[in-house]
Amino acid sequence: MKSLRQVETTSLRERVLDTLRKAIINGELKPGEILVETELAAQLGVSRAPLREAIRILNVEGLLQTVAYHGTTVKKLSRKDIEELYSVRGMIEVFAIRQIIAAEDMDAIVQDLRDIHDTMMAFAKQGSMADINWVDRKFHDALVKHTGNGLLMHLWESVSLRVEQVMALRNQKQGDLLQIAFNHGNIIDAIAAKNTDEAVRLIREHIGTMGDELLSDWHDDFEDTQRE
Amino acid sequence: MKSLRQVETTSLRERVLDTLRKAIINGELKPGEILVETELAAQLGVSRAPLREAIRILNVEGLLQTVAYHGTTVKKLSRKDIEELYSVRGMIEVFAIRQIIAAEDMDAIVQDLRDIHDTMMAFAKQGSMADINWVDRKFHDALVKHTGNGLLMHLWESVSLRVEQVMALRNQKQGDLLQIAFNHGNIIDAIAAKNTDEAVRLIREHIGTMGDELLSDWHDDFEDTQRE
DNA sequence: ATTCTGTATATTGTCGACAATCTACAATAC
DNA sequence: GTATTGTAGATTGTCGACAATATACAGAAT
Repeated sequence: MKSLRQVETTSLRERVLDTLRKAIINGELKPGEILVETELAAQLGVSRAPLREAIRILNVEGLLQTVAYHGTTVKKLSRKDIEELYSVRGMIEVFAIRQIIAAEDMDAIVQDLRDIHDTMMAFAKQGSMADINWVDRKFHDALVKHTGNGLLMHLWESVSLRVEQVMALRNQKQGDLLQIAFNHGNIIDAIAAKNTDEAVRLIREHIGTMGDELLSDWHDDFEDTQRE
Repeated sequence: MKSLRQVETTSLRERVLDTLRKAIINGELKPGEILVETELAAQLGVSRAPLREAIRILNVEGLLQTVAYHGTTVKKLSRKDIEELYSVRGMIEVFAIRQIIAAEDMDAIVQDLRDIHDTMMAFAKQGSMADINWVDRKFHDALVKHTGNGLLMHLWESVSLRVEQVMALRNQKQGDLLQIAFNHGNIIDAIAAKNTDEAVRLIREHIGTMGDELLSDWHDDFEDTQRE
């Protein structure tokens, strides 16, 4: 039998979920923005039931914030949130690198990372920011994936989602296009040499730099002012 | 005005969520068990809407697994899942200890940990397993809380939930009641002495031991056999 | 004027009914 | 007998309507 592509049968909940998640990560839905269920459901062309289920999921993922009978808003991002985000991100990636260096099939992993890095260098020379960001994400995803730890990957998804959101919200000043790529190269080399300390130092520096840069030009529009 | 306790007004969703979560963690709902929405809703005395929202949340938390039009089951736990769990747990706690040692108010934190430890020693002498487990959890919670990192705490909740579940499912052989408590004492001492390497070594050993012990008498009833 | 009370409106929370889909098994064709 | 097709029952997915609650503002009491 000829194999045809399966017809699309994902539930409305899943489709709504994807739509909203993407919108939040894009920055299309901005932090603090209020989501009214009836409006949103009408706009998406679905009833409130699947929409609400999607909202509950985004709540756990930390992208939305709901207060009973008060409403749902896109979660605001304070400077502290960003610091925490990059701190946790560092923790996960350092852990991943340690695992990779200890792995038996390290060589194969390094090769995969190099392939990604090559792609990135190609994009870097062209200078397309969107593509660079995409490959950058692929690189960091790969680090985590190669641990083979499903639970870690699950946590990483939730974290990298927010990283992407933050990246989309900042003023995209693209000064150091190539710098990121070069960093990756050095990190791979340190891994290949099984130089744990150096690899950890480099990844910490790499992530720390990005976090600091992000914080430096963070304007307060997105801050979470509701503190008691 | 006299301050009275607020009347309970949590949503059905939240109450159902708590009920189910506790049942899963207790081991009352066993891995692999099938949850039928209509039955469960009737049993809990609510409609399917809030129940389904609770299920979606437990799905993201990794305690339930739902396949469209097929049903929801309590997530099974393979040996690999447990290994991953304890691996991630170690990552988080090592990170927390590093942060605590670097913290400015380290002394206050150490004092808090010592208080918890004292409580534990008291229980240990009486020999009540349930209480020991409770304080043990408090200790590890405290380690994470004292980082002051909200995102980390969020991830920790999801992880410690599963730890609790695994603990409840195993054959509760209570050989080394006091050993756990003594371990905590040593860890606190290493933190107080700002001896990072030693503290990290001890916590890794502590967690690793518990994980290994768990795996040693893990019977396959709870394994996830659905692999393709 | 100020404070309290009540009402109107908007929004979220919950419900029961219906639609879509899956599984199992019976019926049919060869 | 085997393979395909059709049907029945069970279960999840979705919908529209109603209930519960919060906010804002008008009106009354002091």
